[in-house]
Amino acid sequence: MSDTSASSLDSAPAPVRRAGRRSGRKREDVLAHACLVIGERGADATRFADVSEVSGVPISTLQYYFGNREDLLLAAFRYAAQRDLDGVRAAAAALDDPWERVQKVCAFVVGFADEAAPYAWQLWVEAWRWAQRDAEWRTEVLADNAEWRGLLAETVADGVASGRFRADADPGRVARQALAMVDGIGLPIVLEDPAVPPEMARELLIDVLARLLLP
Amino acid sequence: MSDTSASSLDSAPAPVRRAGRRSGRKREDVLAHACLVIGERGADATRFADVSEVSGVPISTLQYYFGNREDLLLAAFRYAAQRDLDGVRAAAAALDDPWERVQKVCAFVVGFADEAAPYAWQLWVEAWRWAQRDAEWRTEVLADNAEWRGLLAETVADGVASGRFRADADPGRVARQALAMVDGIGLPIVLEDPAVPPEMARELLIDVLARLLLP
Amino acid sequence: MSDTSASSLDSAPAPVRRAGRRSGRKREDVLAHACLVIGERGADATRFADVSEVSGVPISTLQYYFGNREDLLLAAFRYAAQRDLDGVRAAAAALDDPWERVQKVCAFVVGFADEAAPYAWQLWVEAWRWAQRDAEWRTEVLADNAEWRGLLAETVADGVASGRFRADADPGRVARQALAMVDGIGLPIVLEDPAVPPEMARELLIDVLARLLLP
Amino acid sequence: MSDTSASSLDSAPAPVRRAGRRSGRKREDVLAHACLVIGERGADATRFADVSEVSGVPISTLQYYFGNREDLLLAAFRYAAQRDLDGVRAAAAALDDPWERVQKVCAFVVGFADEAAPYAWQLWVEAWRWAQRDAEWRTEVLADNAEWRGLLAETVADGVASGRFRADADPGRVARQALAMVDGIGLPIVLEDPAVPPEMARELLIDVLARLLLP
DNA sequence: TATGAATGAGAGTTCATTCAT
DNA sequence: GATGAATGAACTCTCATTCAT
Repeated sequence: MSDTSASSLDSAPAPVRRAGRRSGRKREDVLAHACLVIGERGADATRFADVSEVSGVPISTLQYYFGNREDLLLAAFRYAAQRDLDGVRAAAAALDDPWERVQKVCAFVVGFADEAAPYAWQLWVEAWRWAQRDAEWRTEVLADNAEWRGLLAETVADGVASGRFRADADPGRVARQALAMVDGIGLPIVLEDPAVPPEMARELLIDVLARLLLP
Repeated sequence: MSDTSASSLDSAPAPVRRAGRRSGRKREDVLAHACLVIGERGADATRFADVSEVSGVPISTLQYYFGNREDLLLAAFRYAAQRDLDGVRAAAAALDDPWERVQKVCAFVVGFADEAAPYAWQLWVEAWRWAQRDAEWRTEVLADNAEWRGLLAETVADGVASGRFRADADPGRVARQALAMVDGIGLPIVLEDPAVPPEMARELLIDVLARLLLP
Repeated sequence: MSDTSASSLDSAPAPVRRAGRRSGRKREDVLAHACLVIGERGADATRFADVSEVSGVPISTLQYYFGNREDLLLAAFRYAAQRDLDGVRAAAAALDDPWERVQKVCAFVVGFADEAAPYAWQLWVEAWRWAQRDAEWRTEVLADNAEWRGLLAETVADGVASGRFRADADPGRVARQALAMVDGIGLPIVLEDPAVPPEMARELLIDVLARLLLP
Repeated sequence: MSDTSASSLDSAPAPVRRAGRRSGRKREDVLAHACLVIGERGADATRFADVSEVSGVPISTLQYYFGNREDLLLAAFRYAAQRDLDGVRAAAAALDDPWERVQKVCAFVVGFADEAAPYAWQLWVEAWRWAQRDAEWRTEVLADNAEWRGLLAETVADGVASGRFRADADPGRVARQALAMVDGIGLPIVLEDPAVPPEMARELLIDVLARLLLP
């Protein structure tokens, strides 16, 4: 309806709910289920009906929680990204040797499919795809990338300081290179390319890291 | 080394309509336009109506040409993949020095956005996404990856033979590592991550290649 | 989806179809049926499902014809308005005496409910309501009012010229006053107010017209 | 003469919750806000959410106060109708001359948009629309019409008795005619028809009243 | 060979309403 | 008395696809 009289009542296009949305204890549970569906079907093909069926929560309740489909998808990605970061941080914190820590971080990624984080790689590919076209996704993905880069850079700096790594290794540079290798080597894994089986992928990745870091 | 196989996974009996039903200039023209739309909107969001509007070809004619939506999308990807390979092969053939050739191949990729191939990276991300869930796409993407790997391996082998590269460089291994770096470094580019601007991406990539190849 | 890259393809928000819409022989038939539903239920309460059921045309076909619900409603009003005008013009053209013609035009309106034009008054009330808030409806209603005013003014001018009406009757003024009386006296009719039965309404209307026009 | 009857048509057994469930200041406040929304958006488009937002009262509290949506709308109309009547009665009571009083009553209506009663005309059009299809609304509207008619008839009778008006003016007839003119001339005003600006509308109205009443 | 007309399936979204607190 | 949480029902709209020409 094209209003002729744009008056005081039309003020805001109703941003109404935002960000935090409704609380709800089930919210987290729903997100975990949503991640499964997204990983399985892809984000574009993820319907309210799918998430509803898998999580057992009625469609209208999902909308009540998340507002709309896009926001549900984004919330699911945020949830998964945080979960993965928490996981890798915990795994890394347990190791003292920087070289082992770097390997752990990267290997964690390579092994994602089989470990705690189901569909982590699939979610990443979805995120890359959406981030190209949606500002909110892009912000989220870039921030997450920065976290991973920071995690790697910190470890590299530790190793340089302790003399475990080459003195000329620039933490920022190496972190960027390592992250690129991680992302790039992840592709054949997620595609299950028989030319690059997971074990080989891991070994090729470590080899590059060694050339970048070890004396 | 570069295997095009893995076709055993294909569920569909592959009706052998390779190369598309119709040939002719119009068909190619439509595919070029379709690539633009896919790059812009994403494959999932690409409707017959979009391609029709951009190409000026009626919807039902598109269907007459390509069958259904998925087949149109796949045809578009095939078209783009072939176009890109042709482009990079031509660019590489003009260079004698293997090191320059390797750099050219990789830099070509990094510079995609600004060069002849519009939306090449966007199409790649789409392809990765679909290849995870669709056997036909997967076959196509793996085959294409194999082509790129072959191209790189060949160049590496040349360089090793001519002594330009380290004698211990294994063409197959290095090709896999280089391709991973290329794909991985492409992500910040396509996402326009301010933390990794194109020039830096290119330099980081070359640096890794140098460590892998140069004596 | 909030696009980050607003590029060439997004050009138009797709006005796609407009005005004339699809042809279709059934279009007119559908509109007649739609008028019945609107008169019965009111425009706001008129759903695609209602018009579909009454007309026997599938919902998606209605949308194919008219684009969306609002445009269907507007098309229905246009159709009815034209039909009513045609009817009253034909009825008036058959009469020579301006006074009889004025009475006929007004009486036609008062008698609407029972005559050829079903729900004409109900449609008018709907139109008034929508015209307050929708620019397109407003334009339509004002134009239609102008037609009625013109019809009355013309007749008044005739009567003044022929000496049948008072010489000091200003066609434009009287037309406006007559139209107001017609609209105002129509309300108790459409509401079936027992305090103003149709016959009384008609007589009260003619009385005012006589005072305005007759010598 | 002014009948409030016609209640025999009421389908519902009328649960006698006249005057609303809750009284108190808050309830009145909500109704005033609801009138604004109805005038702005139209009754059909008035949602609980709108009234809630404008009045600051939670949706479920609105429902607690008024039951369901239709009852809220009707209560709002009742509130507005009473408010308008009170206003015009007060304005008229201050005048002695019947002719001035008649003019005041009618001019009050014509000038509604700018005076104390916001959206009064818009609410009337809404009421007409609903009264056609809902027995409760119809009763309400007819009763209100009767009040206005009574107010006018009374004034006319005064003027006849005092000799200010023509001796042959029948209060009941003239009241009906005047009310019709008022309603009819209100339409171009509420639609802001440039062909009948408010000042002209008022003058045309007074002219007709003069012909009906003045000697 | 090419295309307009027509239609069914499916999805998102809105909104009143019920329920528990 | 008052309010947040949750949910089912209904509706519009998009889109691929089929059919007839």
